[in-house]
Amino acid sequence: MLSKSHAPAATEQTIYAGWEGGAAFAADPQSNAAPFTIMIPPPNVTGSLHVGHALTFTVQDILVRYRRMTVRDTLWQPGTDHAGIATQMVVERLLASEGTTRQALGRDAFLERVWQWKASSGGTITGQLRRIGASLDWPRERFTMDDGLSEAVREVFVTLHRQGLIYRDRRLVNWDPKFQSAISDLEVETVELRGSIWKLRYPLADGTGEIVVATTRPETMLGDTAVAVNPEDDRYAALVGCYVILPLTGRRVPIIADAYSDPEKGTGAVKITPAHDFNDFEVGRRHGLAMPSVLDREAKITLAEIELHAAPGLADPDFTRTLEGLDRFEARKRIVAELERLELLVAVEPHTNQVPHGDRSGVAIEPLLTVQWYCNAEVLAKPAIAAVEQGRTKFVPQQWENTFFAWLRDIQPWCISRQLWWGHRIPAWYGPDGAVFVERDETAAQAAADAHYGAATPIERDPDVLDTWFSSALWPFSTLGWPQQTPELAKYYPGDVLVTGFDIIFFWVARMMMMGLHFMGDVPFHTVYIHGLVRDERGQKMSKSKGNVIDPLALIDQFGADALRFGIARLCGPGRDVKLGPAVVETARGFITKLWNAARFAEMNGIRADADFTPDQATLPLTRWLLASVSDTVAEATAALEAFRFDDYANACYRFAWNTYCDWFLEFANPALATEGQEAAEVKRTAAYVQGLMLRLLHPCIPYVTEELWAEFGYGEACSLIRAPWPASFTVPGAAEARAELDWVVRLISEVRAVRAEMNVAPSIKAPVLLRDATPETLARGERWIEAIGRMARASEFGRAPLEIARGSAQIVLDEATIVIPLLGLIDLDAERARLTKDRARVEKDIDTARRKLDNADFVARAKPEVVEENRDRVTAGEGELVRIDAALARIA
RNA sequence: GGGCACAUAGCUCAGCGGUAGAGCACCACCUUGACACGGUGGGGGUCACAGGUUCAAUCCCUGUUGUGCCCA
Repeated sequence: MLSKSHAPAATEQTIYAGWEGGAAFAADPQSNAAPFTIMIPPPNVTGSLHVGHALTFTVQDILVRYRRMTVRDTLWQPGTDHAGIATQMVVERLLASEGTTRQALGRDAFLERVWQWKASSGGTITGQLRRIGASLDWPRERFTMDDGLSEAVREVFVTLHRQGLIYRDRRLVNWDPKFQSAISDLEVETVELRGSIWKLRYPLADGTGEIVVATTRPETMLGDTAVAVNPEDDRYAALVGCYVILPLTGRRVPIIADAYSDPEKGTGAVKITPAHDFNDFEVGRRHGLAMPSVLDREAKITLAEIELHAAPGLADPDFTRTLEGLDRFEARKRIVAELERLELLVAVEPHTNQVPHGDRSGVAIEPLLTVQWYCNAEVLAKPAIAAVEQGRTKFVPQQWENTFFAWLRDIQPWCISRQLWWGHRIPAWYGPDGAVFVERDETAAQAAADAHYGAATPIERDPDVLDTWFSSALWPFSTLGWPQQTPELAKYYPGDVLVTGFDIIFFWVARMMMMGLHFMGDVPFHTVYIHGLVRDERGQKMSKSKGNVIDPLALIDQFGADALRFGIARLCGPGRDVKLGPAVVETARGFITKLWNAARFAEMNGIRADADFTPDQATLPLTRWLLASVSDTVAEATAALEAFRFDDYANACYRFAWNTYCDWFLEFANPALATEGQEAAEVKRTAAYVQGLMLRLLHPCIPYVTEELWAEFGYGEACSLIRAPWPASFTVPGAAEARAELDWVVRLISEVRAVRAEMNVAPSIKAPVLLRDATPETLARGERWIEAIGRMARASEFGRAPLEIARGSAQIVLDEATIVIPLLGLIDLDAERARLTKDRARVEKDIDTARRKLDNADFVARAKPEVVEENRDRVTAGEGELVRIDAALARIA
């Protein structure tokens, strides 16, 4: 027997263990079934489950469970990402708490320590994924630093290098002074900061005057190599080609004309520091300027690359030397003070700066001139763009392809080296003269070096590692065994759907497309489903600092995993953010409870699975109506899933289960359930059949409770629903007649209830429900449902109304008939008159609207015939109703 | 500055050419034999604004305003 209340906490983990233990999630490369593949976006190994994960994995699990039920050979590939910076940070923090550093430990010992950490605390998220019910094929779990995946990384690096698509270059990178590593453009966030703009005098070299430049970063003036003015700017035209003396270094630099200088901004003259600003770098390239760096890897001042000269009226070289090794912000303060003292500071104005910050370190990023490894993304991007243009990969919703195109069409060289220890070490070795040998392993590199030098020569490996996204880009095929040609690779590549948020279209989707096309010759997936972000109930982005973060595990503890999943699914419409709070999950739990209670009711009435029942056996209007309705729901739910409309899917199931099955069917069936006999048997068998369909339909979304009920009712073995076949819609004999009949009964009962409620008639009082002007068919119909009308419409009797109706009756027009409810003394005649008058007005308005259309010749001539017909019907029906209402009014006049 | 969304009931959102819907919240009534995590009924909307297309516009087009996000 089902317990009085549903207790998810008690059963969910057992059921999950049953599935996992029974290999229910396993893909089978040997099977003949068509594959369905979803690659998990690998969560960071440092991560723990947050609501964003709950959304994305609920969606993926719904798709995977649905496809599994459609008898596809389903692979949901699990795994985690080594997350270079994040993981290194975690372990470094650990070391700091022990009073040591990675430098003190040394590279090998540090890496050993990271692996230890991974073994003990890494991947807690994989356990949490089990709690939300994610049906991943766990034995296939991969980690981006696994041997096989590392081999794939080396293979790709070496191949792209040989193809000239990976190369070294010296150019500006986004340098994170905290991590002391290059980071990607995408890992840089622009933060608006209130700062200042300083206007500084730069004296002309010939002593004839000065030019005032505006800058937000005075400390970089040590590395200035020009002053730029706009070529169109008349104010400065005469000065172009002249030289200025830099106030801090005494160096002579030219005034150049370059359109980059905006006459509207600042003074219209801008200092150019090519080694410390991306725009200045371009200006420097155009004009062949020197590019000295004046900040080191910790963003401290270095004077190593510049010369200092004394000049009258300018800073003493001894002052400038005191700046050596100072932090950039401290140096700024001192420089501004010195310039003020020298009266070279014209003005300081408040200014809002756009300052780039590292998204993980949170510190201001410094553009820095370094040698890094780059990948020629432009070449790789072209086939990726073409694949989406040709529809070989589709975005859902489609508008996201704009985001994809926008980035790929304007793609910059991808800096793939990182100055970290944790990650895939770059397979490049250097000879004593700096010659590079890129090989799959050290032996090959040594051999290449020896051949190059003609003698055994010591080589040293590049200390850097690759950007984590480099290995993630290979995920769709490296997880399947590539570069080995495995059966998995042959069967599950390309994948079907990639599910992710829009925020990583650039980071990851685009890169998987590039690498997949380049190395596999095909797109990595046919569909990219982009879901929204999870926000709090008020639509605020969740963040630790705001304190509005919701813990999905706490919601699962409180309401159950099914409730969380169902709540998410109902809100998961296309292109919409999911505003999630406890109330949403609580409501979802209400639905699961309803389902549970309905099942309990069924169980009490001896309903059990009956494998022999088929819909064509139904003979009663009630069972035929229910079956036709559930068949519609099957079609609706299936179409919604095919279209990634998780909201429509969940709501279609919800409406059927609650509003049709519970509210009406179980109410109608109530007496039959308690009795024996042929009709009762059919009702019970139908209930069992329909309940089984509901469980199958709902299983992808609420897997636990459906699986529990599935076994409880004997639809199958424990934990077998997950592999039960997905239902198809079907035809029901006599469905149209059954629908017409039940529809009428529902309307009759609803109308009687409404008028009784409006007249404040207590439910305890029963009153006759009589029909006037009803056809014999309608009367017969009512006779068939006399029990339900009595019980649900609180009718003491049902039948034909006498010609002279009792004074004090309520009257309701229903189709051709008028329902008469004698309620003498219980209703207020004035109120009843008012109610009928209001009704009359509504009907009159309806007729008027339709008639006005029909009076318009253009409408009749040009509108679709069925619309014209519909309006004619509306007038006819309305006029009939009006006559009946008027008659009703006359009777109580 | 460029781009992409969005603006519908108190809230969250569906609908998207043919008389406005759901869930929650609200109000009234009901502890009736699974379910008060329930039942029944009800109130509530010039579908942001202004033009245009059309026989017909919440829906299509243009513009305006407001909001969010992405890129510079």
